[in-house]
Amino acid sequence: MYKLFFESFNRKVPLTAEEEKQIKQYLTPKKLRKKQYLLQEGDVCRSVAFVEKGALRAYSVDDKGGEHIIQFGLEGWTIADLFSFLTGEPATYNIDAIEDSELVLISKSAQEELLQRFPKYETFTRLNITGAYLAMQRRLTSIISFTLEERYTNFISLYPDIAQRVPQHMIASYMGLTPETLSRVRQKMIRR
Amino acid sequence: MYKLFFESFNRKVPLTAEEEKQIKQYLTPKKLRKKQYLLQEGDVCRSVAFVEKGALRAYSVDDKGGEHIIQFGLEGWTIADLFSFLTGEPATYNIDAIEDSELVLISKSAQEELLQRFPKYETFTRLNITGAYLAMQRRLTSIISFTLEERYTNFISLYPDIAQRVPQHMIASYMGLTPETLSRVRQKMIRR
DNA sequence: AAAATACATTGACAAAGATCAACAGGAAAA
DNA sequence: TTTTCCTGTTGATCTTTGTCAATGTATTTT
Repeated sequence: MYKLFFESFNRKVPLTAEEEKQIKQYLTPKKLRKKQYLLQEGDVCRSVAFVEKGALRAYSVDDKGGEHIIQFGLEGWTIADLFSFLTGEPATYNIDAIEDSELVLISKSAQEELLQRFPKYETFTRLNITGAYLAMQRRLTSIISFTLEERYTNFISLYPDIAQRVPQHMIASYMGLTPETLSRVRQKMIRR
Repeated sequence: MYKLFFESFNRKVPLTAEEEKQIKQYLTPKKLRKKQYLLQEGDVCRSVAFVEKGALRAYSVDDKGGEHIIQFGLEGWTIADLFSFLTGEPATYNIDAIEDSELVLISKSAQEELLQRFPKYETFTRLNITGAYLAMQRRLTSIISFTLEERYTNFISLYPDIAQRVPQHMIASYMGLTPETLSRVRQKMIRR
């Protein structure tokens, strides 16, 4: 239990056995079946989820019912509506499972105590959010600077695992495209 | 000196006079004239800059010479090529001054010592990067979900100060558009 | 096994945005 | 002052992407 979570933690900030044992008490495991919601728009996001196994997506829904994926969460990543989690405002994103998944939940109160009690946890959190920031900046740069084909190639080589496990229309959504357009980009690339 | 920096710091994490005095020793002031570079693509980003006064932009340049603004930095914001700063790899962004500016620089070694010596500095850093992450996520959501007009309106109401002080073609670049397209969006909005 | 659903592809057409070129006003530089 | 450069606008046209509809296939559900 919590295997990947502590692997990831120790890689960033090494823990003693005792620390690990104490931190464990703040964690809650959760399993999610494919298509189940972890969070629905309008609800308050009460915990951050570390993905031990499986795949999730966070997305918003526009007036016309269109879904826009803001983030994927595969093994080793953290997923949440961070703004809602931090402020207590209603969530603007939905989060659901693309595959059967196993999560480690950290509630708001757990997060607060962990930050207070364990300086190493604050470092872990800081490094995580920094990594997430850099990943998102790369994505944004890609969007405003490159052609579709470059962006898609980029995505594939950066996240081959996502490309393989997730349906293409979701990748289109993540890229801000219609499924048809992505399909055509791929055809063009294959014909070479 | 460093007035805004410590205001911002104290708002997030209150400091004693003694702490403030000690932290000051790690900071370096720098003035930049309009159009001067703080960082050029290919160089290593050796410090993070807090903007005390003025306005800067971080941008990448594509093969055809097109500029793509990834971030503005006005008073109270921090600007850097964070990836380059953290890894020591050559920077992929340029940073220059849009107006005459005054900065507070924190070098890599200063950053490391501050993080080690002052838990409050780590908290400050964590809160800063979290804020930057949330701002970027809002921007990304806007890009993949909304129409141009919605995005522009959104931008204006979120950053009225940027909209006023920065030339429109830079805002177009920030939005991933040509100046002509942004001009047309504005005309359409004015005619109502 | 049959039916229903989800997924990817293709075509025809419409809409959005980019490109190229010209022009005008204002600020900065000479 | 005169000149140059920077900025924003507009028009005409081209390219890219979206929309709508149809189709085939795989996957899930019953």
